[in-house]
Order: sequence, then C-alpha cells, then structure tokens
Amino acid sequence: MPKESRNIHNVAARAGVSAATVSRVFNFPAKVAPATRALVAQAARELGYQPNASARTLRTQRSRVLGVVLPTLLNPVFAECLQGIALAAAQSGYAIVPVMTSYEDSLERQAVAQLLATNVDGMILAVSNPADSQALQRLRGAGLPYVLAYNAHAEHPCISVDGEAAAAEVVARLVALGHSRITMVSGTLAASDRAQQRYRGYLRGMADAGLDVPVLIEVPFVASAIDALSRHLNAPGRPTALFCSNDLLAIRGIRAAHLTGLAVPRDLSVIGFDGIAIGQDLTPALSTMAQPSHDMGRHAVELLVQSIAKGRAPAGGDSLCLPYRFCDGESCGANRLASPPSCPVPTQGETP
Amino acid sequence: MPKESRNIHNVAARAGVSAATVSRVFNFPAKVAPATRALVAQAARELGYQPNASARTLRTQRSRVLGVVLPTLLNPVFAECLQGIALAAAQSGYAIVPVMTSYEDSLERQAVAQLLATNVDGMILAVSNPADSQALQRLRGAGLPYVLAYNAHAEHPCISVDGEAAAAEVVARLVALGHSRITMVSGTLAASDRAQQRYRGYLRGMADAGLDVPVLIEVPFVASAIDALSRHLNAPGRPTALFCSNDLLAIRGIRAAHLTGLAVPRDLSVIGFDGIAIGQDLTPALSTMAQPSHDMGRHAVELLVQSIAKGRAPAGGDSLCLPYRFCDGESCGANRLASPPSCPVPTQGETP
DNA sequence: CTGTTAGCGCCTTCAT
DNA sequence: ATGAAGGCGCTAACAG
Repeated sequence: MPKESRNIHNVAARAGVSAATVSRVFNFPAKVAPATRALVAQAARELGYQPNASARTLRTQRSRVLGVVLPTLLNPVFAECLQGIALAAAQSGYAIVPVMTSYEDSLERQAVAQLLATNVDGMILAVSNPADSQALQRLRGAGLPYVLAYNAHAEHPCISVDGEAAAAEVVARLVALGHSRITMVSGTLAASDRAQQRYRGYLRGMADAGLDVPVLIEVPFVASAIDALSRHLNAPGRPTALFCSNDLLAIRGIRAAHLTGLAVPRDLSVIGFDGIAIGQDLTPALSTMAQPSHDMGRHAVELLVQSIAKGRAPAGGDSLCLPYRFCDGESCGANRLASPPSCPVPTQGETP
Repeated sequence: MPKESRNIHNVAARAGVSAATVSRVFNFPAKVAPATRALVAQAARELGYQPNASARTLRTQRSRVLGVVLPTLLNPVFAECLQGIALAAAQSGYAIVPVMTSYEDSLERQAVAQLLATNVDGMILAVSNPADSQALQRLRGAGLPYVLAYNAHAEHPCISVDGEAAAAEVVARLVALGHSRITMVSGTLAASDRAQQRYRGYLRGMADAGLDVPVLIEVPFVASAIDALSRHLNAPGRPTALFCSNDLLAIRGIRAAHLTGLAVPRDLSVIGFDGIAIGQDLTPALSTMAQPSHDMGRHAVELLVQSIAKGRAPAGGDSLCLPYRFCDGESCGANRLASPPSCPVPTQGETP
C-alpha cells in the first residue's frame, strides 16, 4: 500500500462512494448507513488510511494541538507537570508541543511566536512573571485561548496554589518546632513571581511569629547554591532552620549542612517547596510543601479544552487555586539549640 | 489586525504584489528584488502575518515536526533526554510532539499510530524492547525516518551506550573495592532491553571476577522497592554492595539501607545507573554509571534531521554508541566486612 | 442517506 | 523578477 494512495479519494473509489461519505464515516459515523459505513471502514483498513492531520487542520481551523511553555524539564516539578499535561491531553484527543525557555523572557516570547505560527488551538504556560510578560501580551493579542500554570495573576486564567499562604504555613510549622532563626533560601527573586510569592509568605510568617529578623539568601546560580549555603551555615548565629523556595534547593541545603558538619534534622531543619516525587525516597525524606504538579497540568488541560469546545478563551475568572499539602518528611524537627522551654526569643541582628 | 486577514493574499494585496512573490520572500528571499522584498516584509509586519503551518505542510509534505516516544517523564533520565531533544530540535527549526507510554507496549503502538497521523517528519523513540516491538514494525512499514534512543539493536538506527560493558565495569570497580557479595537490583527485566543488557554485564562482571553466585532482585513496582530491598538487606548473608539498574532504584536502595540500620557506604556500597543530575547533590552523592542523556537526545535529533534533509531514513548502520562515564560519588566504598587485607584479588578483565 | 461543489492557505511549475 | 493557475487532502454547505 503505497503512501501516495492514502488519501480520501482512493478510499472513496475503493469503497465505491464519494469522498464526502468517507469523511462522514470518520467524523459523523451516525450520519452514514451502517452498510456503507462498513464498506468504507473496510476500504480504509485495507489501504491503511488515516485522515491527514494538516489538511483537516487547514480546513477546520482546529489542530487538536496544545502548545506548552515551561522553563525547563531539569527541575522535576515541571517534568511532573508536563507528564500530567501529556496524559490529560492524550485523553482529550490532543497532542502537545512543549517548548522550554530556561526562565528567559526572550525565549518565552520566541516560544509563543513559534507556537502561534504552529496553529495550536491553545497554550499552557509557566512564565517568569505574568505581570510584565510580553509573551502573554502577544498571546492575548492573538486571541488564542491559554492557561497559566504555577503563575498566579488576577488578569489571567491560572491554575496555581496560594504560595504565600503555603510559605507562611511552613514558617509557622518551624516556629511551632521551636525555631526562630529561620533562613529563607531562594533562586533569583526577580526571575519568578512564584519565588516572590513564597518570600512574601515567609515574611508574613516571620512577622506573625514576632520574629523580626528575616534572612534571605538568594542563589542566582544553582551550581553555586551549595557553596553559598555552606558559608551561611558556618557563620556565627547560623540558622537552625532553612526554608527553601524549591526542593532542588532544599536538597542542596541538606548537602551543604553535611559538608558543614551539621546533621539534618538534628542540628538543622530543612523544608523545601514543590513536593517532587523523588523527595520522599531520599534519606532523610524531604519535608516539603507539596504542590499537585500532576493535577495542575491536568486541570490546565481540562480548562483549556473545555473552553476551546465552548469557543471562548478562558479568562481571569476561570482561575483555579488548588490545595497545597505539607509533606512531613524527616528533614525537619524540633530545635535542639533553643534555650530552655519558655525563655524569650533572643533578639539579634544578623546580616549575611 | 483581524485574524482573518492573515493570509498570504492580504499581504500580497497590501504590498501590491502577487501571492507568489510573498511566498518567495518567505522561502527564497534571494529570488526577489530587494525593493520588493522590503515592501513585502513591511506589509507582513504590519499585518502580523506568519505563514500558516498547516497549509505549508499540506503543500510541501513536510511538517518540521518530530514525534518523540518515551516511557515517562517521572524518571529524570528521560526528562533530561527530552530536554536535550527539545533544545536540539528548536535549533534545527523543528517542533516536537512527545508521547509517554508508561513502558506499555500497547501505548507504544498507539503513540506511533497517533504520530503517524500527525504528519511528523520523523520520530525518536525509546521502546521497551526493539526486538519484538510492533510499534517499530509499523513505523518501518510506513517508511518514516526514526531513531531509537537508549535502545540498542543492530537492525535499527540507535543512539545508545554499551550498557553491558558499563555494567561489567561497575562490577569490576566493586570487586576492586573488595566486594564479593554484590546484588543486582533491577526493574522487571522483561520490560526493558536496557535492563537485560545491564544484567548481562553484571553476570559477565561477576563471572570475570570468579564470583559465581550472582543475585538478582527484580522489583516490578517501584513503590515496593524499598520494602523488598529492606528484606534483602536484613537477611543473613546480606550483600555488601548493591548494583542498581537505575538511579531511582539506587536512591531507594540507600533508603532501604538506612531503614535497615546500615550506613552507606560504610556498611553497604550502592552504585546506580543513568547519572541523573540530582544524584550529585544528594547526601551521600550517588555513585553511578552515567549516560549522556542530554547528548543522546541531541544526537538523535541531529541524525534524524540530517537524514530527513538527505531524503533517506536512517538505518542500523547509522547507529551511534556514546561513551559512558563512571561518576564517583560517595555511596560506594571499600568493603569493611572483607577478610584480612591481602586476600587474593580475583582475576578480572576490564574493558571500558 | 449520499454526491457535488467550493474553498481552507500555501507552494510551485510555467509563462511572461 | 514577477504573475497566473492548479492542487496538496479534507470538510461543510447545499442539493438531490
């Protein structure tokens, strides 16, 4: 069965019907008499015929393809999300075209432009900062349906978690364990609205606990994280707990602790953020504030697909805020350095 | 600029030229007079025009899209590979459509069928077992260019590493460290030719060392890995070293050791396979036989793209065997349970 | 229920 | 160097 013969007319000829009928068999089987339908199905099978996606897309203006823009797959949190997207999309009969942007704004713009040219029916994206994203403006200008994942912004349809509340809860938990010197570790704040959100939560949590000396360590390059953290942990007045803005940082925090001679959680508590699957198999198992990455992907697809079906793009009001969940591992415990039970928390200025 | 006006004729009209000329400007700029070219470029910019990918694909029979079939993104090894594929594809001007198969043969077939219908120009895939894969037969039957990644098989074009030699080297290294009770830990052997390859290497390594009691633990479900391993480590005559068929298993092996009260590497050495990035940040850092996942993805894309350009599908002879590299972490050390120092070191052939 | 007709947007001879 | 014309494969009105 030569490749050239695989078009609708050949099937039609072989079945002794018209092309339109063949088309109907594939699109509205109910509109064709059972006998004819069987005839066509038979012919199609013999020829190994499958409708040509490009032709169909050109004609119907619907590609059944979703574009996906993510920073990187090297962070398992996005790999897990993409897996969720891929599964949900497949179930809805959509293919996906992912593009990775390395957290770079210029690549985000390129990705959107490329995807726009690819005739995708909609896009799911996680951008650095939705507030000033040119990529999003372009997208909105094009009128293409889209949903943000992880990002949270009132003007856009988003599937996210309340990172600020989640971060505040992390701090509260650490405080409840007797910690007061809690350092927050983050990637470049400017590069991500999520990081900013979590930082705000950290500040709020510290304030709520009456701890007025929040300390932030910003680690621009992941490669340098372990060094920077080791230095911080070696300094006098070192923290007894680390709240890391993501699990990859938390894992490095644990390593830095060991390199510094500190045992986790005995000498140092470490809590991460994201809840990547691998964290639960580590030793110590990672304590972390888990986001439902897989479900975020799934919900993003479902919202998008439903909107497309209805013919209208999702808007800010369609946003979904999914629940976060603290995942109690083994990397965090009571503060052993605390002064006897009920003593006043020592005030102290610390500047890294 | 309404969406409807974004076709080649509108641009042509606005520029005062014919559609053919606009097409040339986008495809063979050199064939158009500079002045006309500028005129067209201007008009296109004003209208926000971009050639419609479906129409172009329909006309040229080339989509500039590559299909990618992988088991899962939940194993970082494939996520890293996909990242490599995505980057290389983008650089070559190709988009990718990934489909995940959960190591299931039926899903592999579906994936190939779906991708075939999507008009992809070629496919990159990692299948369970290339020897008896119906998906591959279908693909070959369709005459579509494809490249396997990770899989190794003489009849197919593959980008892989010599897993058997790599595994044998792992065993040799453990033997050199004084280990003789070395257990191999693997997922379901039947589900993956890679696992089988590595197992063969293990057997060879053991035989070469004169160790005639190889022990294999097959862990069908990752979830049960830690339990199974803990049991094994608690049994009398427990191994002093674990060779795990992939890093995810190695991480679980380390956890099982701790749950059993064994310290790694003091009481138990653990070596993994794959070299996932996160392994190097763990505590202890994972000792592992690293595959260049990112590069494998890149090479797969390059081989595929070049073949497509030449108009002929890659064949078995185009296969590439990339070098593996032992990554010396902290999860493996000398056997402390060994008999006194100068026991006879078993003769061993080692061929990297 | 089925066939005829007319494009979707683009590229590509062939002519000029 | 540019234009005119035809068709890639399919679907959606409209007839019958």
